Order: sequence, then C-alpha cells, then structure tokens
Amino acid sequence: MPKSITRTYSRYSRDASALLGGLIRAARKERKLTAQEVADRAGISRGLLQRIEKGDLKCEIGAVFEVATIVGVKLFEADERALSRHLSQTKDKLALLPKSVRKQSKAVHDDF
Amino acid sequence: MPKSITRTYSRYSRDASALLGGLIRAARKERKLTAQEVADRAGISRGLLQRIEKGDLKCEIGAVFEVATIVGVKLFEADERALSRHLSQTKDKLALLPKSVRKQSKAVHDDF
DNA sequence: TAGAAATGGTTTATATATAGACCACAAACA
DNA sequence: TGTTTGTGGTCTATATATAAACCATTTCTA
Repeated sequence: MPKSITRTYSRYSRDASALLGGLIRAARKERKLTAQEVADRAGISRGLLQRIEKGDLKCEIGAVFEVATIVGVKLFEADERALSRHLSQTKDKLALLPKSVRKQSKAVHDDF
Repeated sequence: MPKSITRTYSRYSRDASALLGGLIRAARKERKLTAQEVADRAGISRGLLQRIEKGDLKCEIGAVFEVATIVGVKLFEADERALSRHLSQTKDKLALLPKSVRKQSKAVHDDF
C-alpha cells in the first residue's frame, strides 16, 4: 500500500517537463489544432492534455509521448528510423554490459 | 469516471520509451548502482524502477525524469543551463504565439 | 458588435499505478 | 563449494490520476 506519496522532484526534472510541455503546446498552436482535437486523437481527456502542456510531472509518460508524437515534437531530437537504430544499439550495449565473460553454465540453449 | 482505458500507443512512443528505459538501465549499470539504491534516491519502489527501465508507458513522467537525472541520462541531450535557456526561449515563443497584437483591455495592472 | 468556439478551472466517481511484502532464481564473491 | 547480494516476478491494499460533466473567461469569427 502506497503511503502518502509526496514526491520531490529535482529542478532539472521540473525544467525538462516544463520544456517538453511548452514545446508541445507551441507545436499544437503552430499546427492550428484545438486542445480537444489533439486530446481526441491521443485518446485522452482535454484536462489531461492541459496538464501535459503545463509540464505536470504526474502524468503517465505514454500519454505525454503520444501527444508529442501527434503534434510533431520529436523525442530525442531524432526521427523514427534513427530512433530504432539507436534502440538496437542500446540493446546491444545492454547485452554487453552485464559483462564478465559470461560463463556459459547453462550451456548452449540460448538461441541467438 | 474513467472508462475501461486501454490506451493505444504509436510505435514511435513505444520505441522512445523503450530507448529511454534502456539508456537509464545502461547508465545505472555503468555507474555500478543497484536498482535499490537508485530507487531509494528517487523515492520510488524498486518495482517501479524495473518498469521504467523496461520502458513501460504507464509510469508517471516525473518518476522517469527523476531516475534519468539520477543516473545521469540527460533529457533533450542538453545540460541544465542549456535547458533553462531553451525553457525561457520557449516561454518567449509561447508569449508570442497567442498572437494578434494582444489588446491591453485590462490595461496596466500586469507587473512584469 | 454579438455569438460561437476554445480555453482554464473546478468537482466527483472510478480505474489503476504504486508501495510493500513476498518468492525464486541468478550473480558475485568468499 | 556455500553465502550473500541483486534481480525479476508475483500479489494485495490504497493513494491517486484520470474521464467526464460542469462553469467562467477569453479568444476567434461573422
């Protein structure tokens, strides 16, 4: 059971969220989309979109990313192909990182 | 009252979240931090950290950003000063965008 | 100008994300 | 080797984020 939960956030997190929200709002305005339109397309309520644009840190990241995508704010300042590329690189990196020659006790039943 | 709520996410959102989670995990490993340590410092549970590193889209963005900050993953690929700068630029942009010469009906009682 | 549309802000009921306690297994280490 | 430590996964109770319906104000438009 969660107890009281008053999270504290770093300045950096707050700034980053406010920036992202601001970018989203600016992008929406530039494309002449109403809050209701974007909310509908994202499958969220208009109220949630307002909080996202305000940089509220208590929103699910999926909703924020979805809205960003819809209004054309690119996360990671990269396009989709670059992102996928980066993604697989990261996976490789992760596979390497656990490190230490990886003794193959359970032997050869991993198939990749 | 929210009804059933099974959100659909775009591929881009899913990739972006998975990438961010992977970067966080890689950064944590590189700094030789245990999941429990990072969770404690972020004020979240270890289970939530696991979901964040897995790129679960249903986490509050504040928790994700906070963890990213702690393990040293910079959002927006910028440092804090650049971020603040960008932030104020965005605010300016927003102040401009609402456009249409801004008739000063309520006259001069705004103090900035 | 008047009317419509968009926004910002409540409030309330409910779906759900979270903390915390588990357990089982893997990894590191003596 | 055994022993510790970290990880990944459950399950449950509860705090809370959300949708939806409001209303007030601002902004567009005709």
